[in-house]
Amino acid sequence: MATTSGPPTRHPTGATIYSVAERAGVSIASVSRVLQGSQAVSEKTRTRVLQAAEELRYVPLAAARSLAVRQHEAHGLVLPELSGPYYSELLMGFESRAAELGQSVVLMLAQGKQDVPRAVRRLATRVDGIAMLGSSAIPDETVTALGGSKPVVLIAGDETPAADTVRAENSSSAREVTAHVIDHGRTRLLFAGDPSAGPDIRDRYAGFVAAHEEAGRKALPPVPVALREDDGTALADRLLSGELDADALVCANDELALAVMVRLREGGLVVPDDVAVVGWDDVMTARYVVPGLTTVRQPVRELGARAADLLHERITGSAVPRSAQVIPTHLVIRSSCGCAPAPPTLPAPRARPRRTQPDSPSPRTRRKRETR
Amino acid sequence: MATTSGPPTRHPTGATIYSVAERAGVSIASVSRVLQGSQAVSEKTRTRVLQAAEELRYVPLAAARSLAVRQHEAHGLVLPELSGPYYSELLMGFESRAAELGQSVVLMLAQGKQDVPRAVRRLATRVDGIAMLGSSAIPDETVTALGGSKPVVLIAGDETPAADTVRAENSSSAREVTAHVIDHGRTRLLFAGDPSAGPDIRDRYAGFVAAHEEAGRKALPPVPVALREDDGTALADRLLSGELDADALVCANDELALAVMVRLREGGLVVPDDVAVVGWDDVMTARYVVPGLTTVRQPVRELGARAADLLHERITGSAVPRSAQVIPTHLVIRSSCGCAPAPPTLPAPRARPRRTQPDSPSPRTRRKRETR
DNA sequence: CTGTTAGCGCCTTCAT
DNA sequence: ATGAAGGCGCTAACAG
Repeated sequence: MATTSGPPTRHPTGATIYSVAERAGVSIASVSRVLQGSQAVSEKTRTRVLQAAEELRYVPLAAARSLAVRQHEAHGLVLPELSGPYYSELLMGFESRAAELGQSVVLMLAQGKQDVPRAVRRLATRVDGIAMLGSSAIPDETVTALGGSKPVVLIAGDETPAADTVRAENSSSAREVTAHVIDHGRTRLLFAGDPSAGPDIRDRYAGFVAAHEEAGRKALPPVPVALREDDGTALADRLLSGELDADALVCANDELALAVMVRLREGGLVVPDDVAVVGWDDVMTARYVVPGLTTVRQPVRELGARAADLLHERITGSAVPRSAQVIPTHLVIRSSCGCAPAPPTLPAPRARPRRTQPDSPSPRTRRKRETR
Repeated sequence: MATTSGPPTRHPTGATIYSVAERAGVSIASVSRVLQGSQAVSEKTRTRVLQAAEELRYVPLAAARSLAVRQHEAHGLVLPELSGPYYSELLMGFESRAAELGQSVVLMLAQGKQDVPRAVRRLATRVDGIAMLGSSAIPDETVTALGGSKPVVLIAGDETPAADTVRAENSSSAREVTAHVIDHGRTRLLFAGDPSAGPDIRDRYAGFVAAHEEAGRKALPPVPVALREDDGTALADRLLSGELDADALVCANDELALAVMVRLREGGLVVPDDVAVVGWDDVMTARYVVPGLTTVRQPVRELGARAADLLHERITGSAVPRSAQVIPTHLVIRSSCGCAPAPPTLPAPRARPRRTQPDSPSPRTRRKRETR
């Protein structure tokens, strides 16, 4: 640990609007006006103020402004954690939109906090409203209590009268992947994921069941596992040992699906021939693994943006009706489902960073064939 | 887009310390005392205050407190964006540590902002100090100006008298991977990455050069490409077309390395036989791809935590000396470097979420053999 | 142990 | 176009 010493650089007790006013030879009102651009000011005082502020390295104190305008101009966001692309994308969408709305974002991660409700209350202290993931392990009562004092939007959470809600479409895409797998002739499908873990997975299982009904069959009960790699490995082991039997697995997310695929292969089974596997999220690895993982892509960025929007509407708009918005998803077909792998086409380089783009207005699932 | 209407739920102009005091029949000072636990209070008034606060759904106004205590009790963090595991891990480490220190974190993503310096100034307005990624596209002058008014810590950035600095070890691990590849008998090594893009990559290339010198050879000049999948695909194409020649590639990150591997395979070359490939970061895909990608893992979480720590020290401690901290890394050897793939050992399920753990004190690179 | 009272820095009428 | 002055909600002496 190298340590280069240097001048202890004082961080001066910042200049205030008063010192700026004084130096510029005007009143604080004028300073405020030019800095906020809230009212016409003569060109002369304008430049003098600007220069004084510059020279003094004036940094306004948001706290003082907030107190005066009675607005924090900040949105709170509560996420469980940040591993995997899901939360990151959500956060990017949220931050981006919030910034466009002139709002700062104060982030809180629930994982690791010993007293989450307390942390949330503390957060509520410095923001105008809070968006949180439904599965952030926040007690319902905390949410309700919060909803009573500040606007709250739940992302992928259960509908509640205390908050607005945004979520991605789940059941119909689940129905679609499941039907797709059934079309491949599979008959013993298993759903991996715990429907009681939240509305997302619950709805996915519902779609799984619906697809079976449409095919005149009966869906097997869900295999309630968590969604991490370990759980996938363990699940595969249960398949390999014969404890579980299936010729197709509909996994509630990609991490799970990928871990299952790898372990099955290690155990001597081949995907998709012996057992087809599909997932959810379309993580980067889904494209790299062989065979490519068929999965459902959610417009997570868009989801985050909508959350920020809704929050803002609720904060500013006086009496918007409670809304539960649903955002459409894509089915991404590769070959782990049983489809023949696309020939190596040496495709053009992948598109650059995907900006959030307006999705088709209908919440219907879209479909897309991809190489590899 | 379903819209369930409901009661327009008023968000009352929150209760204040005055209303609570009144309802509890005490002075505002007492309310403050019990809520802050700053001073002894009789059990009687204590409970009365607590109850009044509860009934009124009292949510203190951080802005008012901040103004009074002259502290935001919040750390700012500026990141370029959030794709890939690097930034997320960093953010998790930062948030976690900041929370332990009782600081909120205000996040700003540079990507997509049209006026980043402005956004940073705005951020500076509501936090006690700012940590930012060296490569966040923040003009040097902005950093210096900021450093003049608030504590700033640069993460993986160039050392500057205006800020503290934290970074992961780079050159010696680069020297080590490079030497490892040379030991495999490779002679035409290429470094993929742009050393001018920042100190991280610059140091990695320096290590690459050092390893060559130690082996009594001369390193080829770097191939200055960016670090995304596209760039990797394009790079592989240059190899396939013969424009570039190499039997080993040291890539500045995994995204690049993985894209290269896939494209090379599509083009008929085999990794590592025809060309060895190593990367940096140890992303999830590195374990899933075949052959497993040999790479350098950085304790990114720890990096974020250190940044939060340093920032806090600088904010509270009166005159800490400027420091440039370096955090050690791991070399993770799989088989893309030419090592024989480990036999499928059906290993025990992977360890659960890795909490930040104390690293060995020495900044020396550690080494580790992994299956697959 | 409790109440009173100055500010904290900025915004915003209200006059001028 | 500009200045004066009150107030935003909370903390922290300072008296009692």
